[in-house]
Amino acid sequence: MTSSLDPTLQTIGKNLRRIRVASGRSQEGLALDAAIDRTYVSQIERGIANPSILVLKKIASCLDANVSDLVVGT
Amino acid sequence: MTSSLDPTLQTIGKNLRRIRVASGRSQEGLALDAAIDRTYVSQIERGIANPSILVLKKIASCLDANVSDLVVGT
DNA sequence: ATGTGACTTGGAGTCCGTG
DNA sequence: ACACGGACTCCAAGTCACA
Repeated sequence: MTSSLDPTLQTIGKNLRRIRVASGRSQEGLALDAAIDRTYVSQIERGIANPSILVLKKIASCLDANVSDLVVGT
Repeated sequence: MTSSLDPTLQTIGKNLRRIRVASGRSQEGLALDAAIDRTYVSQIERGIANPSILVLKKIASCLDANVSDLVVGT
């Protein structure tokens, strides 16, 4: 509930983008590996989506990171 | 997808229960504070629910913990 | 005070496109 | 390669009765 513009989601989005770019990967490539939609990765990075832990876990795994790395600062 | 009996969800459930019991609180009391249903807390602790980060964040806040504490071991 | 199955519904997540 | 939107599908979210 109250999904849009939530500071927690914003922070996670920034964390994801930072880690993804640092690994030199595109949203599309990551989405393909994680078996999720490319537009959904975009939504998460922009902080307008409220993903489940399973989705977050899949993304973290494909980035050789863990979920804790994605939620730092929340 | 593949929600039931997922090892990630099981671990999070165990983490939650450990932290909650350590703070001497009941599922009901926690659910009341976090403004979520008592049975939903039960489902998360049993690892059969796949909660969103916003739900996880609310629970962590009420336990004076952060989301990272709930996802350790995943 | 907690586990559990069944239920409804809003939103998570997908798929098509565009600039 | 990414932001953004519309129109979907399907599961997370939230509730209930009962054990």
